[in-house]
Parts: sequence; C-alpha cells; structure tokens
Amino acid sequence: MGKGRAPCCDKEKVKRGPWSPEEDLRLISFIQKHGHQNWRALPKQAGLLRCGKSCRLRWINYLRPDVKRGNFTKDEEDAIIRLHQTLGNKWSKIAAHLPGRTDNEIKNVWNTHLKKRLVSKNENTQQKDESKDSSMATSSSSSCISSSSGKNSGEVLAMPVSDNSQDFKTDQLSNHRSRSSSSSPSEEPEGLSSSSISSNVTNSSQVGVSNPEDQVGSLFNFIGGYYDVNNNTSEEVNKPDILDTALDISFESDLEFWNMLDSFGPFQSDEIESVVNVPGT
DNA sequence: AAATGATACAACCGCCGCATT
DNA sequence: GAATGCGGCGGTTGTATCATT
Repeated sequence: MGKGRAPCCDKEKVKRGPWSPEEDLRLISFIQKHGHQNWRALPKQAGLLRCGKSCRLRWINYLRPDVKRGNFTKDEEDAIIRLHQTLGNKWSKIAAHLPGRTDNEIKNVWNTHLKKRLVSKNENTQQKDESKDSSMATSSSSSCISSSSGKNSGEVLAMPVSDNSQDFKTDQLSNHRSRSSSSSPSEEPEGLSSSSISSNVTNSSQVGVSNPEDQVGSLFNFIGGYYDVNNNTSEEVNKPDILDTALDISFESDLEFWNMLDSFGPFQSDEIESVVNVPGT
C-alpha cells in the first residue's frame, strides 16, 4: 500500500457524468466488434473520452444485451434477501445467483427497498421480542442488517411485498420510473430475459462477446428501446426499457440507423465508421 | 402553481486481489 | 519475491423524478 499508484485515467481529460446516447452507441458498437480485452485501452480505441472503468461499468450495468431491466420480481427480492443473509454485502456474489441482474442494481434495490423493509419488519419483531425476552434482541453489526433477524434465515422471506404503505409507495414509484411493461412486480419481464439471455450468464463482469453476430439483433433492439429513435433525438429516455418499446433496428436498416446518428449534433457518424467498420457503408 | 422533501438509480471513487513481468 | 498493472468490488454521491404540502 501507499505505492502511489497512478490514477486509472487522467481525470482532466476524461468526460464524466451521464452517458450520452452517442457514447453508448460507440461503446456498444466497439465491444460488439472487438470485445473488451483491455478496458483501459478501450476508450481510446473506441474514440471515447471516458475512463476505462467508466466504460466497463457502463457496459456491465447498463449496455450488455443480457442485462435484465425492469422491476425485481418477488422471487428475485426474496432471493436477494436470502442471499444477503448468507453472503452479506457481497453484491457480485449475490448477482451471480440472479442472471441478468447486476451487482450495482442489486445493491441499489437492497439499499432502497429491501433494507427499509427489513428494518421495519425487524422493528416490529423486536418490539414483540422485547415484550417476551429483551435479551434476545441483538443489534446488527455494521451495515449488515440481515443479521438482525439472526435466528432464522428464512424468516423474513415470508414478508409480503406490500408489507406497508412505504413499500406500496416505492413500488408504484419504481413502476413509474422504470416504465416497465408490467405494472405488476410479480410478472417476469421477458424482453431480454430468459429467452434471449444466454443461459450461461454468470457474473456481471464475465459476460463476453463470444458470439457477437448473434447479439447484434438484440443489441439494436435494445438501442431502439433505449432511445427514442423515431424522434430523431438524442434525448435519453429515463431508463432503457427494452421490454416494451423495442424497435426492430436490425442491420438491414443500417442506413436508417446511421442516418439517425448523423442527426446527432457534435457526433460524427463517420467517426464511428472508422472505429467499428460498419458493414454496408 | 411553486416549494420542499423523499426516493430511486446511474455513476464515481478508492481499495483490494490476482496476474504478469 | 517484489513491483506493477489491471479488473473487480463495495461504498458513496449526485441528480432526476415524483409526491406531498
């Protein structure tokens, strides 16, 4: 430690903040074409003014074709709670058990929904416990709330999703925000999930591009769903919802697609061309 | 209708472990 | 065996959006 490691990137020269549609397209196109052997070198090769880490994160958490979007199902939430009880805050490990879900997403869900739910649940049980036997009520260590239930790992799983008004509110909110096709959290999103996600999805970081051509279709479906292509605008839609608004932009409609890119202001489509060598142009 | 608060989530930061040299 | 580089991970922050007052 204390070796004074060089920073992963020159923060003066890299762009930060939300990703623009153009950047996403560049990254997706590049990875589809060349894979991601070297994250650090990738931004330069792809013509992105981004830190390699940022590219990696963006790809893993958002742009991978096999990322499952939409609300977490009851089963998934239960699994997270259960896994968290055994694994703690090992989000990547937990994510490995939930195909299509990323550690970041799981972490967010835990911190927003599930933790609060467990806290309120725990408060209820604690009050009951205290009346019975105050010595049984032990507080959790550090941030590991799950241990508060301590005695029985499966106990909290029986908790209803809409356990209280707060959950109801947040569930509604998340439905709004995610613009999911299904208003019911129990409905399994099918867009890119089981059928189109390769079954060998392991961890968020381990999804390669073993068969890029097979993924091209879903890739552009994804892009179509993510950005309002028809509006010819680069305005980002709240959240990529590939589940219900996927537009079929295949390579057959390349011209249209790249024309759309042309319409982006500072972004030059021929720049992409030089990077990804788009066929048929 | 505006102001304020609460919530959700994308993105960043810094550390750690593994692989390579 | 030590030094270095890189990817990965978990914690935290910033910001957009929605709900409430």
